[in-house]
Amino acid sequence: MKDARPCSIADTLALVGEKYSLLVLREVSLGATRFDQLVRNIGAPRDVLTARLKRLVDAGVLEKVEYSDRPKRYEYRPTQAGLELEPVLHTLMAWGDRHLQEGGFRPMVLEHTCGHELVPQVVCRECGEVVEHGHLTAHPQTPGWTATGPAVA
Amino acid sequence: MKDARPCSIADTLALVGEKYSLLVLREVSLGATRFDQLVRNIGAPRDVLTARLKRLVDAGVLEKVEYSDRPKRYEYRPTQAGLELEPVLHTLMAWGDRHLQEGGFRPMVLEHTCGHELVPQVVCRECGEVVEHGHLTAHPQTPGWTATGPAVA
DNA sequence: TCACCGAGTTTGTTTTCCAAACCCACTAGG
DNA sequence: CCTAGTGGGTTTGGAAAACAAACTCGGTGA
Repeated sequence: MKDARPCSIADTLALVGEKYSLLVLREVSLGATRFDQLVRNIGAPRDVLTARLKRLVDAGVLEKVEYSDRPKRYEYRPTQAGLELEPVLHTLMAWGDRHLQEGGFRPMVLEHTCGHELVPQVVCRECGEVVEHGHLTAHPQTPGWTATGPAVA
Repeated sequence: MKDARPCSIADTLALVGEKYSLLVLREVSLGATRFDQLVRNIGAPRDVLTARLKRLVDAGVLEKVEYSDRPKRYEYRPTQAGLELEPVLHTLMAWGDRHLQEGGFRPMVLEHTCGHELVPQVVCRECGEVVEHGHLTAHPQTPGWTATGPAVA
C-alpha cells in the first residue's frame, strides 16, 4: 500500500477496516461490551478478537475498563471517537437493508427518538441537501495527485 | 462467523469489507476505472485486486465494460448499487479527517455543488435531526436475539 | 525488429486466520 | 475439601490468504 493515494478513507480503514473491527464497534455501541459476548455475537476466533481489541484500544477507539477486581474482569467501552464511527455503521446498515435483504426484511431496526424507524441519510452540513454522486468535485490536496491518479507517473 | 448476530452491517461487510474493496469503490467513483490505475492508486497486489474486482462484479456493485476491442481492454464502472456506497466512503473520510489527520489537514477535499467543502452529516430521514448516540433504540427482528446478545444461551 | 503497453496470471514465500484445546483466578455447591 | 463452572484470555498446529516479483499474451508504434 506504499505510494498509494493519500486519503482519509484509506487511513480510517487501516484502523477499523480489518475483519471484525467494525462489528466490535457495533456490539459495544449496542451495549455488548464483554469479551465472551463479543465472541458469541460476532462469531470471531478468540485470538483474532484479542488482537482487534488491543488495536482499537491502542488507537483510542475503545477503552478497557475494569468492572471487577478479584477476579480481574474487563469490559470494552467505546470512547467518544468510537461513538463517532456510528455513522459509518448506519450507512453500511442502510445499504445492506436496501441491497442485500430480500422482501424488505430488516434484521435489526433502529428507532429514532422522533418515533420513526431510522433511515439514515447523508447530507451536506452547509446546505442540508442530500449528497448525490455528480454533485461533488474531488480536489486532492497532495502535489502530484489528480482525481484519477498521479499527475507525474 | 456462524451463529453470529443477524445484521445488515455484517452482510454488507461480508461483501465490501475485505481489504481494498472500499478503496476500489473510491477509485471508480473518482473516475479511475482501469486495472493499472487501481493497482497504482490503491497499492494492492495485482492478484488480490483481480479477486476483489471479480467479487464486486459478481455482486453487481461494479460492471466490467469493454472500452477497446483489439486489443480487448476493460474498465470497471460502478453500478447504481455501487454509487450508493458513497455515503459509507464519505462517513469514513469524515471520521479520518477529524480523528487521524493532524493540524486539520485534509488529504482530499470534496466540493459540493452548493459551493462549500462537503462535511457529511447523517440525519434521520423522517425528522431531519442529526443522528446521535443515545437517540436510538435497537430492535432486533430475529427471535432469540436482544440488543446485547442471544436471549436463550 | 525491438521495445512497450494494458491486463492480467503464475510462482514461491510470508502472514494471517481459524477451531479446538488449554490455562488461570476465582466462586458456588455438595 | 473436592468438583464444576465462569470470564477472559493464550497456545497450538494446520489451512487459507496476502504479497512481491516475474512472467504471459495480444497488440501497437518507431
